[in-house]
Amino acid sequence: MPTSTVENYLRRLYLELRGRADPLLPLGRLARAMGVVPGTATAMVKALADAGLVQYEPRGGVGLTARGEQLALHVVRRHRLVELFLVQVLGLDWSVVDAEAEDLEHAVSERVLERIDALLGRPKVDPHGDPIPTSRGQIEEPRRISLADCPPGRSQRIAQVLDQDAAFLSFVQRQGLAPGAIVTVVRRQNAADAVSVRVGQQAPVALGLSAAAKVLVEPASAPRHLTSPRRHSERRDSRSHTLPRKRRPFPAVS
Amino acid sequence: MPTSTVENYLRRLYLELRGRADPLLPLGRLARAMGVVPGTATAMVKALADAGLVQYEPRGGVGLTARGEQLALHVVRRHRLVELFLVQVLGLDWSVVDAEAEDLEHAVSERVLERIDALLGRPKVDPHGDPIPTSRGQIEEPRRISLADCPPGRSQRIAQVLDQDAAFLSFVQRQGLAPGAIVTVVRRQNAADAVSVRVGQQAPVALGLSAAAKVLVEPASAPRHLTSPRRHSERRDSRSHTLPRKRRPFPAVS
DNA sequence: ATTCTTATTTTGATCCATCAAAATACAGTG
DNA sequence: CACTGTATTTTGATGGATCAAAATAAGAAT
Ligand SMILES: [Mn+2]
Ligand SMILES: [Mn+2]
Ligand SMILES: [Mn+2]
Ligand SMILES: [Mn+2]
Repeated sequence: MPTSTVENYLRRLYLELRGRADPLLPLGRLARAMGVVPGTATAMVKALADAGLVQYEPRGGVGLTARGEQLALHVVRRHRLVELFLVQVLGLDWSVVDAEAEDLEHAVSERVLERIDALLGRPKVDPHGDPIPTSRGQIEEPRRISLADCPPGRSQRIAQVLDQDAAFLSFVQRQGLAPGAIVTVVRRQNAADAVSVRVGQQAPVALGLSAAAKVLVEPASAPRHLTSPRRHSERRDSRSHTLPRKRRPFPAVS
Repeated sequence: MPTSTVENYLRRLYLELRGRADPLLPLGRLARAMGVVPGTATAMVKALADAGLVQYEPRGGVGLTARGEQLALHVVRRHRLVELFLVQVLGLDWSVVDAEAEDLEHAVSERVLERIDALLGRPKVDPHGDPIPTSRGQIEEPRRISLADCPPGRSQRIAQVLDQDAAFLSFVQRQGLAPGAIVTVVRRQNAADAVSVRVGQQAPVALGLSAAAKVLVEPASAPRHLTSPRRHSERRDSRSHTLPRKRRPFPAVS
């Protein structure tokens, strides 16, 4: 019974609150993230506060209550399972699935979600390496370091990409930096605000620090199955911008 | 940019207009079909008329314009492709997919729809045997006779079931009368307002005329591929209420 | 032709989500 | 401390979708 607007605000709030110290988000931030004028966010947040979903500190900011966070996590679960489904079953590119899931996340029922989850084999992470909350609303966000502050020389596996922007994701994929890829930071050039990353045998790629900060890694020795989807794990030939599918669910002509 | 309410009204209108002589539907009928009070339907229909999607005869009824019908057919296409997808890929029961598709039909993009269509092999009919409009909004509704006015003795194939009610569909399926099944009308008992239908070796099933009228058939000699989905074509063992899937898209644990 | 009955339309409200623009609080800065 | 710039909240309005209840049109019945 929560409207899809409510679901959107809660999910966004959850996302914006991740990765900042303060548990209160300034309303201006929320408004910009939601693409509405500030007054709209204020009105909405008041309504959410009345519904017991957020805690609202006028002039201070907004945070999630326990109930609000639960709801948010269920929406996040739907969003991420749908994303993975779109990539893995329908073969969409990972750069577009966030946008597609924005609507679908409000339309998939519990029943359909359960089937999707089963079909995908109860996955733990979405195509971007983001963890998928359980059906009871639990999530563990592993805290990882990014390519921006990762020690040079050691072999790392890309685990997670924090930006859903299509252009950025396409770029990341073209450079072979999708989750599962094994890379090594060659060196940091603080003066240039950049890092050099080597992936496979190619010449190193230069990444600005702000871009590098959005690509999270883990030691290449860490267990793989818990973290990144298999699909991303091997390097591709590949200037195709569609991720390769191992097998189609069934032949195109059946 | 049509809102999902507009899409719902147009699809419903299309559905209600099928199978009646008059091309104008009384607003009361539309209101009841939409589950709103009559005044709401009047207001909405006026808005649709202003948008050039329907033709409104005050006190006479409402019909679709060419543009309105085009839009309706695209919604119907989404609805039916989604239904088939839910049955065939996610393994949902055909008795629930209409309700599920009610929301999803507004959330699937052109892109996703195209993938679904391809994955299903450009199907011609949905799980209920209803024809799926093409992506350019064309549909051919074969006019068929029902079990209610079907000559006794001849072998018939079930092609289409006109009622989306879950209880009715479950019943139909339990009796082995799903699309694809081969049946014979044993006799009509006009006094009892009923027909007896034999399916396979079992004892004949009695169907009231109003129920029988909702089950459309075609001569068992007619080409099968154009009409009914393969899945329904063979009899099942089967007290499972989930339709069997030939193969899962991929193993549950992959 | 008058009256009754029923379908339809009108009218007046409400709820949700949004915007534009005016008002206000706050955090510095001079 | 008064001043100014920015973030936030208020206020007033709008569009979409709905309902309840009153008004009205048409058809059927007397
Ligand atoms: Mn959304
Ligand atoms: Mn994601
Ligand atoms: Mn719908
Ligand atoms: Mn159907």
